[in-house]
Amino acid sequence: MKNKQEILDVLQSHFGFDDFRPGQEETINALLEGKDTLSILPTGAGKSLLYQLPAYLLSGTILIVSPLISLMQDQVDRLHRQGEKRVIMLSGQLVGKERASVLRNLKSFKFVFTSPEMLDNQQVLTALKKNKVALMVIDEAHCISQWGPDFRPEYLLLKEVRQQLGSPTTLLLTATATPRIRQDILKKMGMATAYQVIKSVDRPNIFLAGQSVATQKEKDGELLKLIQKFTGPGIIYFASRKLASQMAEWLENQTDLNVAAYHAGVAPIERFRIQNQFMNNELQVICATSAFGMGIDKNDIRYVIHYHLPSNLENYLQEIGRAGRDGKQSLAVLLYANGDEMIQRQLTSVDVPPVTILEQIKNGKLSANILGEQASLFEFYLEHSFTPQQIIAMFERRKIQTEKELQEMVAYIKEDGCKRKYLLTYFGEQFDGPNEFCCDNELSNWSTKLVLPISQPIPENNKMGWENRLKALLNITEN
DNA sequence: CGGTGGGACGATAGCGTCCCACCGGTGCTCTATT
Repeated sequence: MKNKQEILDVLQSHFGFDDFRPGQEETINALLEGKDTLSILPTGAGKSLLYQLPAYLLSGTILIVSPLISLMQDQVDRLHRQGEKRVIMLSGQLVGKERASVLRNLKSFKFVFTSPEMLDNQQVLTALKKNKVALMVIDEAHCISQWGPDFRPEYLLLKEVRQQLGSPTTLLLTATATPRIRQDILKKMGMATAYQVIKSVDRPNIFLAGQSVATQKEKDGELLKLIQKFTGPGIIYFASRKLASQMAEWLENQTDLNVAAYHAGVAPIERFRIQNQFMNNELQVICATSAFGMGIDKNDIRYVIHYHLPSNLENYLQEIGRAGRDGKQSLAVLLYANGDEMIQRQLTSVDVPPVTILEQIKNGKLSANILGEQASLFEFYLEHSFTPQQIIAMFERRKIQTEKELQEMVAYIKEDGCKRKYLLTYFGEQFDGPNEFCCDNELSNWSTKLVLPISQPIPENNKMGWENRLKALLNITEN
């Protein structure tokens, strides 16, 4: 048990802060008492401190599970800049002798960053087991619930991994989670009794607006008007790569702004360049798919416009939450044409095979290939001792849930009352009542009345350091 | 699924209507082949 002064000393000596931000102290105290903790703090609340500070008060390794290599790289760089050298990223980039050497000498690292996929590797797990894991951290923990079942199944193995590591004190971190998602995360981690630190997901400086249009052409016109008035920096989200690219080109031609597209089909080196130019205010607008966002630490994004609706309100809140981290007036606009939800329905649909087919695949009587695109996913679950019945049940439940979430997303657009109230109610919160710059229900004709601050050019010496990130990127592209 | 955009077609000189193909995201890691 650490006393308060000891904790404040570390805060001052390692991080240079005198006070905690909301939710930080409570989380850190819980962890130091050995309580498994779920912390839901809004973006910009200083989540990395939650595990970095206890690191200096606990003996043993801090194991951080992160969904993206770029996120890990950011954290590694940040720790290096803080003067902490005992940091390693265990990813696919680390191979051969180098990997073997790191795994042999894991003890010499205080912070070990890794992906869920890596933890499914027996060598890695064995090496970790030989060390004391003082704290296990799952960053972006909503991925357990959202990416696990249908996209990155290794997320569902983390429960087992944790047990194999001797059930170390565990911290689950995210910015957005409804009560239902919280329950789901805790269940999938086997941590039903975890201590919970939950702060409001509300971001009062983000004005919430919706705009219904009859046709795509009309939507394009509205979009153009918006970005001409609110010059950015801003993000426009699309549900398709192709449209993101096309609209980026169109907007670039129609305006004086610098616009680029960002999605998984863009070459890694280009993605990297675009992100840096956006960070440095050399690009004002990014036309993106959901690939853009996690780990974007830019505080003066003035608006987030959705050309298409996302698959649910959690994703919506995540995406609009990238606006206005500096606390200044910002804007979220959702454009909607009848039938837009069809795209999402198609994107999220999974064909669930009959139990008998799965049983035959399990017994080796049938090749998983007959399941088409989803083959490897079902194969994964079968190979990891999920029974066909469990798998079917999981996917059926998921299907119903996905459709329900989409309906709630559509209901948000069609909501006649206060949008913020609807959103916060969805996240299980009370709402005290709107202010003037709350949402389009409280401020009619908002697009003429709303004024957003003008972003200043980034001074040359403040531009983001990117050398390490480029190095990491070249490692990826070299193989 | 259902909207959209392009092309064909028809009846008639500048356009309406119908049909049909097309669309559609998120990332990790390992492995085999050039």
